[in-house]
Amino acid sequence: MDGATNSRPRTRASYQRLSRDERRDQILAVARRLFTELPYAEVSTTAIAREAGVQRGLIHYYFGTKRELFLKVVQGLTEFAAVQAPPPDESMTLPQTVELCVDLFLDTAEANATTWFAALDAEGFGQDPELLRIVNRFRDATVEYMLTLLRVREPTETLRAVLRIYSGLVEAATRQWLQEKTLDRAQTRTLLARSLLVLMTDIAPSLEHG
Amino acid sequence: MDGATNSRPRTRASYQRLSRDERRDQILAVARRLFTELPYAEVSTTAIAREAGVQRGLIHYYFGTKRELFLKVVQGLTEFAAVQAPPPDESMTLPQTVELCVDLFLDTAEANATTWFAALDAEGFGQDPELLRIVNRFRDATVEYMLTLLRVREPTETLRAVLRIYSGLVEAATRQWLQEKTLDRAQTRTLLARSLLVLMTDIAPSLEHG
DNA sequence: GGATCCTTTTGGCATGGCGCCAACAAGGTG
DNA sequence: CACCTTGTTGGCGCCATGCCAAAAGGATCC
Repeated sequence: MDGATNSRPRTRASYQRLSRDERRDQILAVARRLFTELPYAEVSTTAIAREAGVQRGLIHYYFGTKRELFLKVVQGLTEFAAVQAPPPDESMTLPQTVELCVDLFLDTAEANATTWFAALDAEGFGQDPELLRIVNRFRDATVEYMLTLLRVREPTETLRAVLRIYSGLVEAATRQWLQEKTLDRAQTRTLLARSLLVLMTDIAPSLEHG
Repeated sequence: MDGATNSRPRTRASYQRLSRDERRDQILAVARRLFTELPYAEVSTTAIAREAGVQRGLIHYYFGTKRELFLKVVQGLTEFAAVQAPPPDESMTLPQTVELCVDLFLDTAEANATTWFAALDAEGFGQDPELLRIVNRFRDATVEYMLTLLRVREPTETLRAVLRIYSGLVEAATRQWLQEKTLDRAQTRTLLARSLLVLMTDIAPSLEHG
């Protein structure tokens, strides 16, 4: 391989050494920004390294491969975008709880619009099983959270399925509101609240049979 | 490499010459199969060429770039998966029409499950504007088709938005039915039919104001 | 204050994919 | 049978990624 391996000076490298966590977080932050701005393929590890003021090999040292780094980013996004849990209130009526629930969705979506859609968009990224697992875990967590908030005693698998479907409705509605701007927040709120109410009180029970 | 570059006969290339359309369609067929089986990044032009029994450069000759080939594939998928239009029937009641509409969705989805999800999954592929345009055109066509089938005289923009959202519900429901298998066809049908009915007769009108 | 050691960080090699293009050959046309 | 069109090949150059051995921070110990 390279003839004069031993004679090469290999000097002049002035850099600052950081703790494992610091460097990790720093790279992760840069990667998060780039991955939410551009499609996966257009974000090169070279670009991430450059913006982090670091050599490309370091990314491999911390995250292994580019895909693994991407997965870490997506995981972070889903955790970040997860709805913050307020205490369940026993005195509220179902319609009230539903509206509260919807408001939480809308608040979260509005506050983290970019992040929110970046995480959702990541899903279609192919038939990547690992990525699918992450996004599904996020969906399931949301469903479980809805179940506690709505104080459902013993949720059936059917009800869970209905709520997962509903989360697809939430996603689509949020898109129309924040991205296409064909609905305003009040309209989106009404649509989502009434839909959820109908789904839970009316449609879901009618699906329960044999 | 063979040392005598210039003396190289450059012969022995026995191939069959096809017409433009034939070759195009052949490559497209292979690409469609591979792109629906694997994520974009894992399908190399080399693989496509190999399976098509053709040299890699030919792909560029016909389609320009890999991305353009992919877009052609997705476009083909959306056209193929488009719901076939039956004649609108003036004598049907709204609930009947709604059920017919839902059945059409389910038939299409069931018949082309792989294709269907491959097309939908392609969406998230990043913030690719071109790809977004193709998928949106598909969605809009579906919405327009629903409008004629449901015999809506003068659709408002709000109603269109609601139907676009509904198509998100269809997508999510189809996933639960065909991929996760947490619902059967009858349940999915009921859910989608009743949801569409409520959305159109009840919820959408209530969103129309100032 | 200097030697030692552990871990971070670098820099470069190798591989493979993609875009491109000039040369080549199939197969029809005069 | 030469000729011409154009489908087709084969290879060059570039860039991105994975990987790894060597080098440099910087804490610790004497």
